[in-house]
Amino acid sequence: MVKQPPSIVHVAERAGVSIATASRVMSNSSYPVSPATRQKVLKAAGELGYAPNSLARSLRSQRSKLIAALVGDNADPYFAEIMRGVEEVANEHGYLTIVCNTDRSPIKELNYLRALRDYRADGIIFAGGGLNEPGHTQRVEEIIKEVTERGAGVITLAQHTLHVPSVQADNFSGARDMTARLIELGHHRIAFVTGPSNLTVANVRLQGYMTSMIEHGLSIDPNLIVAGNFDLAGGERAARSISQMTDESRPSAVFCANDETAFGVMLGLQRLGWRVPEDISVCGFGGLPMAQMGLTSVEIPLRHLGRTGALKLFTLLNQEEVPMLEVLPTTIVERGSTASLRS
Amino acid sequence: MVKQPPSIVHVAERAGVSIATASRVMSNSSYPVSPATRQKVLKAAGELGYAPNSLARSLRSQRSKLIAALVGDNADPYFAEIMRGVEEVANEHGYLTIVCNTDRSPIKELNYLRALRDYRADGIIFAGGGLNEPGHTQRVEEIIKEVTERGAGVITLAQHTLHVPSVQADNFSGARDMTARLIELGHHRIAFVTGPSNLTVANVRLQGYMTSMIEHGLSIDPNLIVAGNFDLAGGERAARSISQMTDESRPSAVFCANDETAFGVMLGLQRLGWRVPEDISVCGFGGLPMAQMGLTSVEIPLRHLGRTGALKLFTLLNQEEVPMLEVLPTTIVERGSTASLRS
DNA sequence: CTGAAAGCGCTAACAG
DNA sequence: CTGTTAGCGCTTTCAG
Repeated sequence: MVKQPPSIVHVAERAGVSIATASRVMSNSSYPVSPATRQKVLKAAGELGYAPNSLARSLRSQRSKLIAALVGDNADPYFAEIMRGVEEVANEHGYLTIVCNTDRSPIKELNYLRALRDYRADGIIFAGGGLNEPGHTQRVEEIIKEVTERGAGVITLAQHTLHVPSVQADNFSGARDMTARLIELGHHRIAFVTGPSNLTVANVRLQGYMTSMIEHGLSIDPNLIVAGNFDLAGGERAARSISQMTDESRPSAVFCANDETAFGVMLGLQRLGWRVPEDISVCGFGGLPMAQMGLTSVEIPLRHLGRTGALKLFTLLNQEEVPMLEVLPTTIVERGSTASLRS
Repeated sequence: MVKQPPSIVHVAERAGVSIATASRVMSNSSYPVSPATRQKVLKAAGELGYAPNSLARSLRSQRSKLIAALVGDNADPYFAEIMRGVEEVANEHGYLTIVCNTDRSPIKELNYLRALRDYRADGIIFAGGGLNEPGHTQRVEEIIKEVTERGAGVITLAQHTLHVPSVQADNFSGARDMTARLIELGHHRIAFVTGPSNLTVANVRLQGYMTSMIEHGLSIDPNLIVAGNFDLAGGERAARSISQMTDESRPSAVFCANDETAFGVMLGLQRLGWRVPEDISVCGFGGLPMAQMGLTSVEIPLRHLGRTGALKLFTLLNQEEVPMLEVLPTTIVERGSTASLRS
């Protein structure tokens, strides 16, 4: 019933050469093989439909040619875009990429990490920030230690408690610049809709906002710091609470910790009868493709972030030195959702 | 520099037993091992921080404990939700899931398929429909043949040209029922915004719509079949073209081939000054989580679809018989975006 | 109940 | 240039 696929032994036999020779041509070894024999082997392999068993190859060579990325949420276009960049580079290097969806659950993250360790993944990319849970970080670090000791590479693409090389978007400056731009447009009462409080990126963006406010001599009104959750629903809730403010206390602009929240705010606001940007300006952070539909946002070069990270990983695997931190600049892109304030 | 992790040999030595015995306890073999020795081995393994090398294990046992799902677009919440279901079941069975993002490109799909074949994936799930490209289907079938011959399982979660077991949502009935419901609400001029013409699901939904129209004695107006693309932008374009119709020709309801399109239509329509559902009803297909924000839609039990598919795959791997086709019912969920027509 | 040994498919010394 | 052979780490007969 189960027909075994041909192994290199069969190829060697059919070509009338030794398995060593067959292996040398199939693995593109730099070892010299005469053009004639090479052809014989290639022919035999072709006829047999031979494909090297990656498992055996990896076991022998101690390199699985497998890298993995841990993402908080597969469905989040933010991660999806990063992954595009990672996969591009991985493919160029002949690597297979595994995307591991942790759902931001420490247990899942650990399970994946262990599986990756056991499958001897050559590289691990933490695409999101770290999960702050008591004891969790330590367990993660333990596994990281194991895998790096045996030669694997590990990097992060966000603020992380792990002591591994990292490439990150400049979230702080991005948020500061965007805030400054809103102020330049005449806005003084600017609300900030936060992300999950345990996410470092979200907090850094908040810091950027607050810093800019202070820099411009504006006070930080706690009522204008509204809770969001990096998702549509959170944005909608924020919209509701903003619309219920008194005319004097209501902000003229809402800066959201990420684009999805901004869309939630826009949808909510519009549903409640407000017009964007005529009545109120809204902007986000992240540069999701969807933002092109008219959302002013701080763009993170997501694809590039993924590429840069993967590149860093491969230099690491090459035993070369890499800087511990690399920061990618963000860009403010103004689309229809913000306007200058004319009172 | 590179410190090798402990192998089963080390465990055996430290426990003072043979590798065979060590293996038997580490692999939870049904083979009898005295409780005393078992403890010794477990203790040694614990102290060493031993973890079995999955590569070696897979090579030896001819089972990689790896399954993979090919999805058209990682970022699409549709696939993301299906994957949740798949992963749940896979984890329960101790399997690792690889999500392969084909970007709907035949070349990428083939590359992944080959990689999966070479890594000896035990199962492959085609989460989306087939890519109709000349020659492509045949190449895919060739690989499918290779992997099934060596004992792997393959299934699809959508209409597909492949002759493998499949579990699918009842797209036809869903579309037919939704259309019937719109008619019941008093709508007669109902537009349908299509999906990509080469996607079978999209066409099946269109068929359902047309069937229902005919069943209710309504004519099918080609002008009311508007081109969409399963994405926001396509929906927006459709909204524009619908809003430009004359008052008599304009539909009172728009049924979109998927939820994203419906959101695009809503956004576009609202931006052009129309109110949903007061001026025009809009509904979608797919049951994305985001639809809960107020979109009437035909819900597909996505998570359940993933679970059912994975379950089917594992029964297949167990050498048990499985039905070739399983159809999951869809449900109409009415939210705020549709209303009965009062003229 | 325990151990010795073969071998999964491949690569890389080492010898010719 | 080609071939022989020893493992990578594990499971699984086959003997005790």
